[in-house]
Amino acid sequence: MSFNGIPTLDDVARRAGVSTATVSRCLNLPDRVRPETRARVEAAVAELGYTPHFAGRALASNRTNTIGAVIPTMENAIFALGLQVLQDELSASDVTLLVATSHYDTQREAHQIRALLARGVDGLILIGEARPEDTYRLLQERGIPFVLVWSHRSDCPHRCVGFDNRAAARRMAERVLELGHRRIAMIAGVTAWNDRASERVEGVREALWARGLVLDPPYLVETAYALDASAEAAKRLLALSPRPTAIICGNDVQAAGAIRGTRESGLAAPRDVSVVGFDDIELATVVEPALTTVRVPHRRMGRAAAHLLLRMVGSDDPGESIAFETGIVERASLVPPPDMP
Amino acid sequence: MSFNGIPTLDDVARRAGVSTATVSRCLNLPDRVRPETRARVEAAVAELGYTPHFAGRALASNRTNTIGAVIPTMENAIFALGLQVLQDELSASDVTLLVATSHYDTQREAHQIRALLARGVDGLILIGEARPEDTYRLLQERGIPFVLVWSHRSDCPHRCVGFDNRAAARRMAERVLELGHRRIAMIAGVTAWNDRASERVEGVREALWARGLVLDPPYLVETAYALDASAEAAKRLLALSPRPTAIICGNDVQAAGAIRGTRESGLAAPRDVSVVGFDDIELATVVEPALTTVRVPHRRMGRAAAHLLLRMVGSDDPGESIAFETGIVERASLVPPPDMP
DNA sequence: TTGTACGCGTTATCAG
DNA sequence: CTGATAACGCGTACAA
Repeated sequence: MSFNGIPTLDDVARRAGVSTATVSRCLNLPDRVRPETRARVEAAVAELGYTPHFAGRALASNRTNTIGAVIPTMENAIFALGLQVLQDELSASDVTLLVATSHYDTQREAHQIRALLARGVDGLILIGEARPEDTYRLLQERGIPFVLVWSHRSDCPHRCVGFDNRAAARRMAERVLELGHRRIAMIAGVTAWNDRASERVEGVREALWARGLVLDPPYLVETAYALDASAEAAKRLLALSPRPTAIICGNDVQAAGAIRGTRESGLAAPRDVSVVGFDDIELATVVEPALTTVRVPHRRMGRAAAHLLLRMVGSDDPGESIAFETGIVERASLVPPPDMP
Repeated sequence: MSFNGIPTLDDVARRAGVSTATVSRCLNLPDRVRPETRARVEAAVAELGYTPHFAGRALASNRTNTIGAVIPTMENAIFALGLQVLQDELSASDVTLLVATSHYDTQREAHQIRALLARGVDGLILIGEARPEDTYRLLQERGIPFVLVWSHRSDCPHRCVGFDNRAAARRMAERVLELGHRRIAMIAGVTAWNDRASERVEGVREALWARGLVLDPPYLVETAYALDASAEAAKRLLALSPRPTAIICGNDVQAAGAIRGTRESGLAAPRDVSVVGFDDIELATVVEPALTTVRVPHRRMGRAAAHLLLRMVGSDDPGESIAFETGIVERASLVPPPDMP
């Protein structure tokens, strides 16, 4: 027994009366060892309470059974949830998820990726597509497989598992137009280096444009994905003249903020102004009025991403991108515009 | 350059014309090396884009600069947020947070702890105090420091950073009684192996008892910390006769569920029934009516836990527990009981 | 101040 | 099917 009390391969080998090589085989290629000896080894393992030493194993095998993920922040429920799904899926294959956060900053994202690589992750999950070419180059050089989640363009050069943010936003805007809204504002996420945010803006812009309308400041405002920031933005929007009859938001958190903002403006949603969101997180069902929003199959996306990446690691399978469909879930926050005075 | 293109200590040493030992020292004990040579080494490091190999370092130093955390689930915003706080705090000290989830199951928690230990975490953060003695024994044997968050009892034998859940719940119940409520129900979390949940029940029980009231089934119900489950529970509670005039919930998610349940029962909160929560997450401010709830200093708790654990790892400093105070934040969901018919 | 050399726990190659 | 034994990348006594 090694001096610090934690048993090593060697201890097990000695105890079972075999070589360390055999013990190692028992753990990794059980079929390549005679059942008899295997039993002896397994007994020794159990008696000693032996657990393989991660660093030793990683060093020798150049594999960690770990995949890394860099997400913007766990404070957004949609990502926290996504992590949980990923983790559950991966742990079923006995691989560990190592999480880092970028706070929506590509610099920090690059840094975190480097950190994860240094820790020897076998693969990487990243959010969205927009990041400096350097980052992609780094990944390519190291030859480590990665998959992009939450975005999907048919001509994306990387493996991605997501949906068409632009189309989804366009359809939502079309629905808003369909109900008769013409003075439409948008509270968007920060679009710099965030293709989900910018694509959603473009989608709305396209839908309006098709009706001869434009989406521009001051009716288009970018804020952090935070309740308060969005509430403030909504108040500014509602103070505009003419006042918008509908506010399309970059996600559900912003939509919840917008609803609070309208209340704080002395108005009521959806009577005075309709509000729509994006993502369909639980929050959307809990605010008053409940949010009409874009439903994203985030659980299926997470599972698919995990499986794809698992397939790619430790094989030269390049994998293939997967596109998901989104839908609109109609609740109470979107209604036809009020009659004009 | 090692064959796979990723540079090693050796490559840097060769490039700088020094030994690997010197390079290693430059990285770990920069003062123990002459500025001149250090400059050469640092240059070589930069040119090669060298990053220390995690497993190699861990194996040699028997340290990983990693601390592990096992939480129930990231789906509960309060834990996701706590993780973010922990991570931010730890990464400032250049240590990585490795997260595992137990899904509120002590078996799985023990398993995850073992996994984290196998990965060589330098310390551990665990939620709450209730777990099998075996688990504590394992930790003790391995001599790895750990701190318990979210619970604090003055006679807890372990290092903990939290608050008195029972007292907090008692005060909330007292407040409810103060307003005149007498028919009080509770939707609690699952209390098995969850001291936060059970202490909160006990706190409410004590407050009622002091007024000659009892808290028992069917007026006391346990559910998962989930919206739907809690909504269903609320409906059952509101179908009881006599109907409770207040429902005290185990956390804010349950309270939000209870509010939905009362709405689905054709009743309105707080007019027909008051509802109070626990935790004060953002959700509490967003539901209608906004929740009167127990404010928990979770950010400060997270920071304090990180610092305490950091202090404990790699030293024989036993650390000291920290108790935080909670408060009640009054919003709209708690009012005096309706006049009796 | 710097270099040499060994060990950390495991896997993998190659004989037997 | 099993056993020696050489890596794996780094830290650190110890020596110079």
